[in-house]
Parts: sequence; structure tokens; C-alpha cells
Amino acid sequence: MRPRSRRGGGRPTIADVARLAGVGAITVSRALREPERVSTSLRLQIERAVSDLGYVPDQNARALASARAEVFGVLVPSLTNSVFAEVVRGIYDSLSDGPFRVQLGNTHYSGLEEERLLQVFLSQRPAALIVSGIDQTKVARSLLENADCPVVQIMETGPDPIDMMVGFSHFDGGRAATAHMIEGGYRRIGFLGARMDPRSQRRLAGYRAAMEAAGLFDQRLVSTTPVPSSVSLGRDLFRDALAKMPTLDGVFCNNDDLALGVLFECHRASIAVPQSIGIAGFNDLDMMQVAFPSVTSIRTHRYEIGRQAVVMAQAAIAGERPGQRIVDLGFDLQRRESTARSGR
Amino acid sequence: MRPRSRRGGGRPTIADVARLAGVGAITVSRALREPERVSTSLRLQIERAVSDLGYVPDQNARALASARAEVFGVLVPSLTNSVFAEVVRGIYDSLSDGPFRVQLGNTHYSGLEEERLLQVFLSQRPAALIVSGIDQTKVARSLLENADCPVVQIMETGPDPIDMMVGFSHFDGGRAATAHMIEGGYRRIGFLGARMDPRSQRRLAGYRAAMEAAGLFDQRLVSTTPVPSSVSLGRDLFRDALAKMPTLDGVFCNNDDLALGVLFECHRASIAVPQSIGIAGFNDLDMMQVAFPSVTSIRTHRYEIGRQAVVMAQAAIAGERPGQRIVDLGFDLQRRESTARSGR
DNA sequence: CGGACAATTGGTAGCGCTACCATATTTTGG
DNA sequence: CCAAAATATGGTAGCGCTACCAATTGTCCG
Repeated sequence: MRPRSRRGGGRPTIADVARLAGVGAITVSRALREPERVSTSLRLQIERAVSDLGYVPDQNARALASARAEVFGVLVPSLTNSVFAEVVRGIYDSLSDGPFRVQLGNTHYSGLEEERLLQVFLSQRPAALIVSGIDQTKVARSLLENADCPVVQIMETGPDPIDMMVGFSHFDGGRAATAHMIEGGYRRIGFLGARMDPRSQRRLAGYRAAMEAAGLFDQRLVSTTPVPSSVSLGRDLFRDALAKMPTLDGVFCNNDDLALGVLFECHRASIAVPQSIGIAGFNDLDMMQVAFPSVTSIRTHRYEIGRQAVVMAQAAIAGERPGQRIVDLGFDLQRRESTARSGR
Repeated sequence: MRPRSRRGGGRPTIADVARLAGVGAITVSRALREPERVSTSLRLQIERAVSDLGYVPDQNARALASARAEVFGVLVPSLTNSVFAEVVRGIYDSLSDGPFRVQLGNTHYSGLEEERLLQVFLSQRPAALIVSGIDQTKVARSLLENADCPVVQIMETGPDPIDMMVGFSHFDGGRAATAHMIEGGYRRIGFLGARMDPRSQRRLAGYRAAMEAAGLFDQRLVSTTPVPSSVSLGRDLFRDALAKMPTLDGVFCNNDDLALGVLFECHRASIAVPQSIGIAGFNDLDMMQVAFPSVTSIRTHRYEIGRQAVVMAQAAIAGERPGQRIVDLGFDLQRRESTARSGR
């Protein structure tokens, strides 16, 4: 006679706690989830039993019974890109004191992979979903629209949110950085872009808008590649751009990795920064202000985006109507030595 | 009369598939998990029904019934440290084509946080656990020893594994970098260390061993701080070290972020690298070989550590005896311009 | 002081799946 | 050709928890 522990391995269950505390199982369940709905005396008794037995609720059983896992599904295109690493950190930090776990997926910038991961995540009935960008495939968008949980799109803002959005305008960022260089007297400003995911495309569009507004745009100033970004790629792109267009007097880089590669190459080739070449990056990694010369960049509020996404999702879970569905956290242009031709 | 869909929301269940395919539910279950144990005709019929209904198995129910979630629990001390980001990428990539999901936890370099997360993870009955380092607290170690799943400790090797280990010797790495600088003619070599987690401590110990072996050790050459590492911190530590010890002729940095900060500060202060100051880092981030001058570093096989940890865990899940419980993936000393006093 | 109402507590019946065992059905070997 | 063994399929009984509803007790007010 051992109907118990057929599989479980003998971990204490809610029934064990109930027996020890001399109450019904459901009361234990309530004491753990909604302590205020249980009398103080019983609650103490139950807490005692829980700690005596070392009881830990089985999350799988809980999720099955309530048709809802205490999981936030998070989809990012890259784990090594430090921008997303910081977003994810913001998410984890905001979630760490609640009951929610995080299920992190890496889409590798692939729409198909995103669809696949969405299926996997949905099969767990997550409490909320956080996805990157606003360029979901048709299938992915439909999965998200029909998901019976809050959905937050992060990193970008745009019209027509699936549910909620936190981010900023990459177009505006690209335009601001470019406009700043034009103001600083740069004329033949190149654009260096790697990966060229949708966000990079919009930064390029912002660059183009600023250049055209000043009557400076020239297609030959644009160098892009689908290859993933890296510091060494920045060096290579810059060499090519300079060979193609020797009169280049500045570069706006898709991101800071590329900008750093450009900076190092300028050192190596003894090209004066910011005199001969101005450099601006995007994201404003910590090292940009330490670099010599320090590098102008667009500071984005990545950690805050992660934090805010969690706040919005949790509010929605709690049944609150969102104050605003679209939150634009903006960006800050950090003007530094690398684009200060005259000054300093 | 609607005993069904009280909560579920109407997603098709295994029973729906079974009915449509005209078979028993258990046969559907088998067809999905062990297709080779079901006849071809039935299997096709079932696959048809699955795709017609858009059936996706409920992971929570599956985990409850089988007392085992298809989840790898992964604990790392940081998400933004690009070393761990790459380890995690190795893990995700190796797992992406199997049935397993990843549950990622961030311990923030805290033993207590690790214990807490282990509790959370264990409550899901994961298929395997991957934890960072070999310095678990007593409680954490006990939780891991009693976990009824494979456990892999990563990033380091050492005696007395909980179960399995993949990593390398940080002591040897620190010693190799330092010995290389000594060979190169550097004498007053400083050690710059941030965070000073156990791995950093062992790198420091390796540095000390090399210095002592050459009769060069001096406690005043060592500058450490518990503060998290960053490029700006590298600059600050270097300034302090130089102020404290003006005869400094080289620095071995705990990691590449610090080394980069030192490099930039040398540029800013017009200190010749490698002539006046030699610089060596640890981890060999991509940018180290692009930097000017390129920076000597210890290349560690981070992605491969993640990959290998998954391979070992999967073998253990499949019931195979591990070939070796401890896998040392070593490291490579990358000799570059920043420590080449004479050459180039 | 009785009845409406809130506050507590518990019982029942699953959630959707799989472990275990039983029951056909086919294959094998002597 | 038949028993034994292998193969293929299905039924039953939960896994550990919570939604739903019922039952009990205490509380308030006309």
C-alpha cells in the first residue's frame, strides 16, 4: 500500500502541510496565495507547517490547475548584444521580488524563430509576453493578438500596438545624431551599418532625412552589411568607406561597437579625431565616455525600458487599464569630443 | 452541461486529437513522444489530426504527469557581463533544436540569491541544472546534491564536483598572463581587479604566484575593489595605481573592460603602450585584437563551455555514464602589441 | 431577537497529461 | 502448429494543485 510517491519522489505536498496544520488543503492554498483571506491564527499554524516540512509548491501543478503559469515570456533577438542584455537585466530586476519567473528566448533576429518560440511559450500559458520590436511576422502578430495575456512590445514605438509598447524612435535618434554632426560643420558624413535589422533601417532613415534636409545626402556615403555587428566589422566598414569616398569627414555608426572600431582604426592610421573625421555612435555604452577621444552617442534608456515593460505588464495582470498604451522613453544625444571639431 | 472549458479557454487537448484520429489518448501521447513505438499508419493519422486542430501539448500538464519539466535551469552571476552572455548563448544554441526550454536566473554574485533561485528552479523539477562557479554556499550545495537531475558547474574546474564540471583554471590563466609579461621584460607589474568574485581571486592568486616565482611580488602593486567592473573603473584604478606606484611598468587586468579603460587612459595621458606600460587583459573580447595597440589577453572558451555543459547534461539525462566528470577546456594566451615592448 | 449578510473554512471535481498495467495482435521458434 | 515472446494499443488512476460552490460561523441592524 503505497499509492503515494509513485513518481513524485516524496516531496511534501499541500496535503501533507494541511494534515500537519490540521486544516483543509484548500486553506493552505489560500494562505499561500491570499494570506489576507485566512485568519491570523490559522495562517501562523500553516506557515509553521510549511517551514517544518520545507514545503515548496509545485509550480507545474499550480500552473495546470489555474491555467496560468507565473512566467513572463521574453523574446529578444540577441543575448550577447549588450543593449538587450541590459533590457533583460531591467526585466529580471523588476521581477525578482514577485512570484514571476522569466522565460527568455533568443530569436536570432529571425521572424520564423520568433514564431516558433512564441508557440513554445504559449504552450506554458505565460502571465505576460514581452517581445522586441514592432516588426512581427503576420503569424507572430496573430499569435500575440490571440494570446490571453498582456503583451508588451519593447525597444521601439510605432503606431498600431498589439497591446502595449515601450521604447523610443530610432528614426529620431538617427536624425538627431546626424543633425548634430552637420551643425558641427561636418559635410561628407558616412553611415556605417551592420546587421540592418528593422531598427537599424530606421536609424538609417533618420540619417538620410537629416542629410537630405541639409542637401548633403549621397548614396555613396552609405555602407551597410547584413553581417552581425562587431568592433572589427566597424574597422572594416570604415576602411572600405574611406577607400570608396576619400573625402569623408565623419561617420555616424549604427551602434557603438562599430564606432569603436572606427576610432581604433583612426588611431592606427593616424587620422585625427575629431579634426579629420568625426565619429558618432548609437546606444552610448559605458565605454564611450571613457574612450579617447570620448565618443558622441545616442544614449538610450535600455534598463528603464525593461523595467517599464514589467510595470505595465503587471498592471495589466492586476486588471488595471493602462494609462497609456504607448510609452516613449526617448533618448539623449551625448555630445562628446569625437564630434567637437573646434572646441575643447 | 459544459464540464469542459471551465478554465482552459478552449485550446484543443490530447483527447480532442485522439477523438479526431480515432485512437486512444495514450496513443497520441506516445506518437508525440516516442513515434517509433507507434505504427506508421496510426502515426500519420495522428499527425494529421494534430495539425488540423493546431494542437500544442500543455507543458504544465506534461510536467505534472511525468514529474519532470523539460527545462534546463541555468544560474549565472550576471547577464550584462559579456562573458556570461556568451556562455548563455552557447547553452541556448545547443538546446534550441531539442524539446528543452531554458530557465535563466541571475544571482548577482550573491550566494543567498543563488539559494533562493535554486529553490524556485527546483520547484519546477528541471531536467538539468547548470550553475556558475564552484563556490556554492553550503545550503546551495546541499540543494544541488539532492536534486534528482544532472548538475553541471561551469566556468571553473576544481576538485570535488557536485556532479559534473566544465571550465578552466583561472589561477593558471592569471599566472600565464603574468609570466608572459615578466618574460617580456616587465618588472613592476600591477594587478587591477574589480568585483573580486572567487574567480577573480584565483586570477589574482595566479598573478601572485608568477610574480613571487620571479621575485617581483610587492603587495603595493595590487589594486582591487569590490565594485563591479567597467571600462571607467579600469581608468580610475589605473590612475590610482600609478599615483601610488609611479614606477609601474605594466598592468595585468582582471578582465578586458578594465584593460580597455587603462588603454584609453594611456592615450589620454600620452603614456606609450607597450613601451612605458604593458597591458594584459582577461577573456579576450572581440575588440581586444582591434584595439590600438591590440591588447594581450587570455582567450577563454566561453561559448564552448556552454555548449559542452549542455552536451554533458543531455548525456546524463539519456542515462549515459559521463566519460569524465571534469572537463577542462583550458585557455589561450593571445600575445599582442600591448605587451610587445621591443617588437613591431 | 430573527434574518440578511459578510467572513471563514472545507469538499468536490477536475486541469491535461502520462506511468503503469492489461489486453489484443502479430511474430517467433521448436 | 501451438506456446512463448514480442509488438501495438488502450484503460485506469492519478500527478499536486486550485476553481467553484457549499457549509459553517460570526456580525449587524431593524
